[in-house]
Amino acid sequence: MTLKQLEAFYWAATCASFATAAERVHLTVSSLSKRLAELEASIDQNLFDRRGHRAVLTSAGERFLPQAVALLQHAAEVRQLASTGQSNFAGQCRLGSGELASITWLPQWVQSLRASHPDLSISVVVDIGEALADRLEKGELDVAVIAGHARRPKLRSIPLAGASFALCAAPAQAQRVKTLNADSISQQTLVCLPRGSGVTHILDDWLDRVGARPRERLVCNQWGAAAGLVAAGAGIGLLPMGLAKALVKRQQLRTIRCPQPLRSLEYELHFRDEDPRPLLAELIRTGRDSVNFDAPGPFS
Amino acid sequence: MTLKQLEAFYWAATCASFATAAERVHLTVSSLSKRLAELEASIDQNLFDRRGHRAVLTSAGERFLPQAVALLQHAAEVRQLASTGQSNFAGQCRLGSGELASITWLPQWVQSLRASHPDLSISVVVDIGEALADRLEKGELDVAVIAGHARRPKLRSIPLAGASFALCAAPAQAQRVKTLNADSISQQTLVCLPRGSGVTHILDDWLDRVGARPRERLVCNQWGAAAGLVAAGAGIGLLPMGLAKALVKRQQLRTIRCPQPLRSLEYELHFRDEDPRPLLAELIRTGRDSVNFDAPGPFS
DNA sequence: CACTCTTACGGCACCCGTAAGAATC
DNA sequence: GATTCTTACGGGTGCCGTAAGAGTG
Repeated sequence: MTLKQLEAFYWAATCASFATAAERVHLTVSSLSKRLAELEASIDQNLFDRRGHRAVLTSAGERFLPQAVALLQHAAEVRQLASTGQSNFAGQCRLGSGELASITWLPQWVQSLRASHPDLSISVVVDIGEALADRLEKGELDVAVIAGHARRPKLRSIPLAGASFALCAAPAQAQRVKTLNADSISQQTLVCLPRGSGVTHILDDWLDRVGARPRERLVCNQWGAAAGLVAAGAGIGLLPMGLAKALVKRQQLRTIRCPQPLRSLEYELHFRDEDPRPLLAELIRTGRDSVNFDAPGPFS
Repeated sequence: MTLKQLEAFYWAATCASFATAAERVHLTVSSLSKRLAELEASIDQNLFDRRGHRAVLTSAGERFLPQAVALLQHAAEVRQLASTGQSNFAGQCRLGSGELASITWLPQWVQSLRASHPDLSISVVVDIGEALADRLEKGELDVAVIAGHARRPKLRSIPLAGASFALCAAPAQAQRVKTLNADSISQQTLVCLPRGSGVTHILDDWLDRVGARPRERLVCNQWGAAAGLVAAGAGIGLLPMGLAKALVKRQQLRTIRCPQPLRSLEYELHFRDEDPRPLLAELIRTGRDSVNFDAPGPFS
């Protein structure tokens, strides 16, 4: 039994396929397969049931997985405590992120990661929450910044921060709509993100509380474009605070006072349950340090 | 960092020399040296100070050792829990034993070990307690049956059982000495083991309590020979219970009643502190099951 | 037929052992 | 000089990747 075998087993057991797992341990599928077979031989147990189309954990494998994870974690601790210098992580690190994070604080996070871990090759995937969760589950991502708490059994999440939003409009329109209420809203177009997005939930929640229904919704799946639409006078938009402030400063937008405050959108860092790598701990730590959804971002 | 490297480190750190350690991990000194160097490189720390004539643990090494041991133990647990069958131990196992155990229950212990672990190659070293402790400390033995508790920092011990002894004499002499008291003893020769032996302590303790001093001591460093001397009429002897009973049955000896009972000699199983191998647990378990200092042994 | 995993096989790298060297007592 | 550990080097084993095979949906 080897630590490498256990590592291979962990990924093979938790990834969508051996192909994904092989990528994580920098092996071809064939070599991974053999390594797993060697592990099975060494403990004299079938960890995978290969009769079907895809390899699936046997009951022995299910029992073995948490043990393997614990041992790998222990090994990582020992390795980390032993080495004097702050662990310089190497290898690949795949971050997932919603668009909001990607245009506010994510770039700074990536930069700080690159600075403290020069040997770490980082890649970023920006997508909607569900897609990111899928990829996390499959083993294609290490962590992802997603609104809300993890719901899937294989994933966990910890709170990062809340993102706050402001209702804005182009200066010309803002003059006409001084304060927002059910009446004034009913005459307006609302620029917002697609259904299912966390921000849209917040907006709907707010509309319910106020008891308002907008005349029309203009859906746009990108913050930059949405901000552009609002600035172009397409309607009232709910924009991230940082973005809004930046555009207000440039006099491209004006914020609209709300009688009722908007809920903030709570983002969390999602990751694979039982990921034994110390890299995860480092990502959590630095992620918490870097998080700031109200950051001005590259558009300011 | 590899489990093999950690194993090598454990033995190198706790054995008298790399040569002894190399033997334990089935390597040449040169290969062991390289493996240790690789471990040091992987955690980027000098574990050994090689300036002197012999390699000695650095402070980093001292700190690392218990961590390595813990991880090895954890790995052993995982390995054991994973494999279905009762762990069939393989490799070498070196038992140390005092003479008394060696002629009473040790043979049966070895037999039961050989039966349950056919792939285990067992060797036995019979010597006095101090020598066995030396060899344990050096890493040349796995466990040793020694009277009394472990005192050296690198060793530990757990109680096994007490050995009881009987005062005996040849039938002709026994008739003359019906019960033993200070007076009768002063006219007798006592056949006993050398000074420093645990049995001799018990005998001296008993003599003190009775307030007696024998006329003469006949020292013999082997139980078989001592029993022979007593049977030949050399004097009164303090013999192990099993041996005494066997010879009494053959009418070669008679036991002598004692007004004061003799203390029993408490034997313990000694082993290296922090030995992470599951083999040790198995030795302790089976040792406790097999122990019986009053067993008749091969001479009966 | 696309996909997933295993087997066969050639090549390279790693690791072990022998032998010689360096340093200490 | 004896002992202990390290370095140099040849040889064999093990492991990885490519390619082909087996089985499933």
